[in-house]
Amino acid sequence: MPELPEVETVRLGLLPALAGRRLVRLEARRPDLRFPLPERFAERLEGRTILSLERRAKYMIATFEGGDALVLHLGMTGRFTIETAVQRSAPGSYIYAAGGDPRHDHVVFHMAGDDSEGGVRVTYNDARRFGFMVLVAEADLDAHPLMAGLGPEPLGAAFDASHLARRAAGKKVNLKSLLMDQRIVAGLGNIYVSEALHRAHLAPERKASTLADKKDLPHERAERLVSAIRATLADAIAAGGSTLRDYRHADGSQGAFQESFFVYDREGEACRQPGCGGTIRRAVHTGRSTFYCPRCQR
DNA sequence: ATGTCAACCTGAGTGC
DNA sequence: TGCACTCAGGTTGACA
Repeated sequence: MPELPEVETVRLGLLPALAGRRLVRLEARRPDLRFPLPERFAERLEGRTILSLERRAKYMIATFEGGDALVLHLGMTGRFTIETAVQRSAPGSYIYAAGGDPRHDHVVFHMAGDDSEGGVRVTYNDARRFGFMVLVAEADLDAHPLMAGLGPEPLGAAFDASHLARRAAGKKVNLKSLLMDQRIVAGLGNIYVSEALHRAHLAPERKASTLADKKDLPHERAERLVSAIRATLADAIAAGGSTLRDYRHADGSQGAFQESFFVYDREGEACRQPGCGGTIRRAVHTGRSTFYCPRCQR
């Protein structure tokens, strides 16, 4: 499900419920998600305060007092919902439906509240269980296999046309595959790769090597692509991400960026590029759908 | 090194 | 209603 904009939206929603609060009780209702949950999961974290909740690529990282980092990945269907004590005592004020089928509520974080009675319950629900949680010593985080190979943040300063051209030079893969590779740039997925390529007017089948000139210097196409990726992600974050099928924010609300898709899931519809007049097509690369306009993407 | 495919798991949608 | 089939926002590991 979630690509960078959705993870960022979820993170912002969870921030007030988790950061600065003490984890009173941790309920793991099954032993595993995609991977086994951490050993002695509850025992190790209960009673400790979460100092911060950050994002790297599509991961959220909760840092606990004392130096442990809980790395969270939402997989395809992972989502969090938040309930406060007030909402619990006033049935109907909380939209539980947003959390999905309660059979898939796998992990519950019971957070201390601002008053003696208060408290916040943060529930992780994941029907397909492609998500996971890994506990790492904070000092080892950057070297952890999940983090070590990641490319730069697409919205950060390290991601620019020179970087992209250098990593693309000589590569035979197409642009779709290049951008899906988290080692090149971290956080894009199937939706935003299609959208960014369209915004850059670059065809998904174009060879990655054409982003670089000889001497591996960035071609103008690389500049265009970097700008398009940044703009697409920034717009998506501003819109609260995309809501497809059942993805929701932590507060149960929906994102709006799907209204702004230029190509994703629009096969057969008209290209929205002003003056283009093309028709959106769907192709399959490595088992995943790619949407593009054969007219204005070259 | 590159590229394809299957696997992980469940639910939603479609067509008969 | 039921059944069979396809597809889904991600990642990894096995192959050719």
